[in-house]
Amino acid sequence: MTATVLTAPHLAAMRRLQSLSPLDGPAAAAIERAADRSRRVERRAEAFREGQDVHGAFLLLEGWTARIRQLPDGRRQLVSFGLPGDLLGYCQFDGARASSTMAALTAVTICHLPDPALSPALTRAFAISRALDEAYLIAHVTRLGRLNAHERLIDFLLELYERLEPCGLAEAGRFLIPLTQEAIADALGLTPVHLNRTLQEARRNGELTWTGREVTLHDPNAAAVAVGHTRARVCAFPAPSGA
Amino acid sequence: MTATVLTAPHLAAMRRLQSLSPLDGPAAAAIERAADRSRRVERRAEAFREGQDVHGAFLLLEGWTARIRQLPDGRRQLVSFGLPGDLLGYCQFDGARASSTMAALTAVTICHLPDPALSPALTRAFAISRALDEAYLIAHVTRLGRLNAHERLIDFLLELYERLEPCGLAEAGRFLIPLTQEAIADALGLTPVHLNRTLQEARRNGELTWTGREVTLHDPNAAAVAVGHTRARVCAFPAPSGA
DNA sequence: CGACGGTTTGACTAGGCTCAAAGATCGTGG
DNA sequence: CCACGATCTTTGAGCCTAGTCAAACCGTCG
Repeated sequence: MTATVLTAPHLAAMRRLQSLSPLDGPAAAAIERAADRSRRVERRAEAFREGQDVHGAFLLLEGWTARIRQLPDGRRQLVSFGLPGDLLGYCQFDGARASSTMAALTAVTICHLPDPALSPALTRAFAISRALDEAYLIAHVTRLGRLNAHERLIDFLLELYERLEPCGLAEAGRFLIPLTQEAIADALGLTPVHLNRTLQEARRNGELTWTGREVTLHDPNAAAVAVGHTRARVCAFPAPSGA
Repeated sequence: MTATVLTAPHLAAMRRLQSLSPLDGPAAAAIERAADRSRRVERRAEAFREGQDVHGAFLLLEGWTARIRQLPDGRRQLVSFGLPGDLLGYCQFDGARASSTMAALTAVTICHLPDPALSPALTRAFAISRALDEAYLIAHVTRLGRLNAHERLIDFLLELYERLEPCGLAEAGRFLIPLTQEAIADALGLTPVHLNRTLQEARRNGELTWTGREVTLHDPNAAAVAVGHTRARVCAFPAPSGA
């Protein structure tokens, strides 16, 4: 991996969309154009709040976001994650309101979503992206409903890995994870303490390495079998890489 | 309640769609026409299976369906429910594959989904319906991740109540629930045994009555406050009834 | 150095799970 | 109309996973 290459901030997003549906000239140009007028959002900022009107849709170019549900008594649930190339706030009707708060987990770069009508390839890529969002939600429901702490952790890391791969942000089971253990616990419906113990056990078992912000799953395929993880798949053709 | 009135099987669905976006003439006509060629699916049948191609979208006219995720070792998760007026398998791109199995929980009547292009009102109603589906998934994630057994149960029943109300299938906290305790347990990520105990406690507390297939939430508003439940809301205008 | 955000540890508790069996309920057919 | 089987609900006893509370540790940034 050539780590020091200067990459345009929208490259990962571009690669991800490309992997959903091959982008034709107009599609690629539209994204380039949109990315030129990108906006920076700092860590912990909220893009929009639950119940607020949604003002236009965005494309996430860099960084991680999360949908967060907060209960009256302070309990928190991270409902879903936005990774580079994901669509944020993409609603197809007027007067839409956010059903959860969207927060930046890291510093984030976003741009306005190009009009899908500009290219059939874009229309298709966006539709597939939405379907994937739903598939990830479904996977998360199953994770929280029926997996134990260890299974939740591994299944979750596998999902992140599989989502970062098409962006070029993960390779050989290794990727950067900018999440605190507390955030992961809030995503997995566990307490930070218990998540920490679960993590340590996974390390002791040799399933993964976790140094600073970098995770390595030593054998993603074996791990997937072990916890019954299946890769999200919403489309018959273009086969996801590695399928 | 006039219990013996003969109602057309698609009336509940019609009412629900109407509540999402006022239907104009062409929209209502299109639904009537589609409903004329309805199809019956018996209990326990599967409309489509995880990983299969999705062949067209359907409108659920009568009965309940569920998306079911089954783990290799037999654990089951009911991911979401389809109630009258809900859209099933509505994907907006070719080659879509189901990300979970859709099963009929009761005998079910469905019809093909009219082409949304027939009317802007239809387009809008379908888009809102999709957004609601997502909101229900988000609510379910939060339920499973951060609520305890009692809260899960009440929060879940409140959601069903609020969804059945616009169909005219619920009133004054009362509705028919065609689910076994096992199914509810599989939805709420609990064991049937524990769900049963939780239910009994709720009855003893006077929170609800459960006779045969009929549930009554004695005070939905109070219950909502008690468990921190908030009604799903994806659109600024037409205000949902009771808001 | 001290403060801060994050991770790790320990000791104890409790909510929910397991296994197993007994009771209800309901549809069906004799 | 009752008997039967299947399905669903209820109960009991013991266990275990994950939660709670509290404190120590660690790195890093000012």
